[in-house]
Amino acid sequence: MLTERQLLILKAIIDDYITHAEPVGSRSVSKREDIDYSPATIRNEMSDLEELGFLEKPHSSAGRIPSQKGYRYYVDHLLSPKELTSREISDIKSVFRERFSEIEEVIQQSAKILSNLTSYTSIVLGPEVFESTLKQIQIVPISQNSAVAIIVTDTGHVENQTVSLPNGLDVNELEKVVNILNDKLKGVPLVHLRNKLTSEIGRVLEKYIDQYDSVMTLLNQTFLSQQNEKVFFSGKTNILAQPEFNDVERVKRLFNIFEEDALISKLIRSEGKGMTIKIGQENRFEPFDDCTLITATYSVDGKHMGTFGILGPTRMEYPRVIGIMDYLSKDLSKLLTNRYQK
Amino acid sequence: MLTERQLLILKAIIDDYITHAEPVGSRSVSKREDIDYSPATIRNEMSDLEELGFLEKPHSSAGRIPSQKGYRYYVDHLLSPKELTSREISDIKSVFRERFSEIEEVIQQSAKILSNLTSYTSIVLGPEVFESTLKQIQIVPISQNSAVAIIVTDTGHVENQTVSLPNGLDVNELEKVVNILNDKLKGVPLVHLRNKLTSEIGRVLEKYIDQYDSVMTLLNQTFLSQQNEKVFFSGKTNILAQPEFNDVERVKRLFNIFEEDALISKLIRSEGKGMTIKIGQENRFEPFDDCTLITATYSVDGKHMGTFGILGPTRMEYPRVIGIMDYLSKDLSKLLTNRYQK
DNA sequence: ATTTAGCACTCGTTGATGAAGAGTGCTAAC
DNA sequence: GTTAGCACTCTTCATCAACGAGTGCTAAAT
Repeated sequence: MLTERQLLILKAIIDDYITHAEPVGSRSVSKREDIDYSPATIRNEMSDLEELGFLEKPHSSAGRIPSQKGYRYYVDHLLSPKELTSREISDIKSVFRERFSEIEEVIQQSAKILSNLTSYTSIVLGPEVFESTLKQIQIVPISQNSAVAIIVTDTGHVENQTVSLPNGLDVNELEKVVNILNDKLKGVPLVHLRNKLTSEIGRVLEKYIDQYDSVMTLLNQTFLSQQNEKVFFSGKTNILAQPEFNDVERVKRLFNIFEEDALISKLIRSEGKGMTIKIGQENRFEPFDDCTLITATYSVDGKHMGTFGILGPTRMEYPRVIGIMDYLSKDLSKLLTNRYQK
Repeated sequence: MLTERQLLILKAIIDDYITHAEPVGSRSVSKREDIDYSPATIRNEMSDLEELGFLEKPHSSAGRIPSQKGYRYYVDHLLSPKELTSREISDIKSVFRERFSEIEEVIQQSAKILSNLTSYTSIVLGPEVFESTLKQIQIVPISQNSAVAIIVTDTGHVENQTVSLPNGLDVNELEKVVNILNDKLKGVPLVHLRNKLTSEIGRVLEKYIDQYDSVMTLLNQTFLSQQNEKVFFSGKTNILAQPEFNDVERVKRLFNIFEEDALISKLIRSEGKGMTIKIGQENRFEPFDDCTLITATYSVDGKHMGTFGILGPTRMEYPRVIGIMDYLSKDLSKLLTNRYQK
């Protein structure tokens, strides 16, 4: 295990590197107020810490920088989340005080404030629809042969989809269908809609509806509904201010990834509740090898709803960011619960 | 006016610079097959063209590059749109052959194909809602005190908005309101909804509805509907492949602008129909001083619906891009008209 | 009157060289 | 166990010269 002094020095180095982004030398460590050893002593300890894998050298005559293992240790044992300043708290509050017309808007605003406060890039996944249940379904004919199908969930989420209408379908017939659907499907989780359609509703419709086959095709179209969550970014360019991204090639690679919503969604989606911190290669995704991704979740009424994350360099202001993420996670959940609880 | 030979040389230089992105020297011009003069002659002409403002020199011992005026002349007089290759046409066709569930999806796909074909960044404005008319309005209660208001337009566009319900509003009452609205407002252009509400509907509601005041507040909320068009990007990073963006500062500035949807929307929105080409400072927007923005429009049934654009360096492959934009504009309009005509 | 060959000149690019500075690692002294 | 001292390493930065691409001008050729 590490000695008390090693811990002190490791923390000092990481803190310093996090703020200055430059390799830390023995002299500057020994000059810190809380450290009372000569550069030579520090050098010896640094050498040991390097051997243990917590530090590394960019080249032989530079100072040390934290290794991935170093950051991991720092996050797990050394750091304590920083309390938010009253300014930060009031920033968050003031954003949430605005009126929002849609749940997605709240999500987007959260992403924005997160990126503003942290100066990194924030990524927020829209509410995961599949846990919500059907509130109402509506089919509005638009033209001779097309209609818009609208699905409203209990969380106020609205999905809509243009579908093509079977030739010569009677409007009254359509209305009957919609009524039956609303009757039978209210309260059913969205994921089960298709199952339910084939297993139960099919038989009922058969009895009442003339154009059974074409209506079923129509409904299948409707419920094929793409389950893809929306991905919201904010502060994409924030991360460019970090010196580690002073290279166009790097920027290009990163921004290319930003355009792949499905990929991002998969990377961000956290396994469970609470906060996840993935440092460098822990992301198991090569372009993020020198990024840290911190994710947290938000919920409504204790029910998991979605995930939001912060992407920055591994050299991230962990204490502050973790503090903010924690606060925002709770605050956002509170806001949403207030709004959408049953 | 320019002599025949000057035109030939100007075109040669611009063509060369567009493809190679490097100042063009007299020797390389004179080596072209269609030009049969010695470097010295070319040099004299180049000197004249520079004096006339069509060319400029990065520094005294480099070749010439086109000036903004040069590009403008090229676009107006020298260039002929390039026919699409059969490969390009089939690419477009194959994308449009897919099934789309929403009009927005078609728009997004168009943006994607546009950026893919051109290797620049494409920007597409979603359909301009305010010209469409109301097809149906729906208010679905979600919880004790909130509901989702849904507006469907004749073009199949769906807008939804969470509104807070007045305390103790009766569900039947609400239904009555919705029925009246649908009765009175069907076919009214979205822009006029609010007017109509205060001018006519108010009086009608007063007669039938108990909680007149609170219902009016609710409806006002609903129709406050943000008219902001959606902005879709595709291939944001394409433009980074251009050598003129080999500088992180530049990239940062550009991508910052990309995050400002409202700004982009204002820049892109074209004044009228047809194609607009804005070269460099013609954009009247400093960060675009060395970009060219080409916009075209799409329509349904001849009615203007929206705008799409391509952003690239002033050194843009004009003939090809113009050809593609023209084709896509027509094809997209045809597709949408097929789908949403009355 | 054009066109072109020839040549001096300009200016950015590249690569080599060396001094400066930051930091290490080792040894020996405290 | 701690620290002072010092040689050594490696990057950074500025300087300098050689190189080459390209121009502009003059004078000769067509």
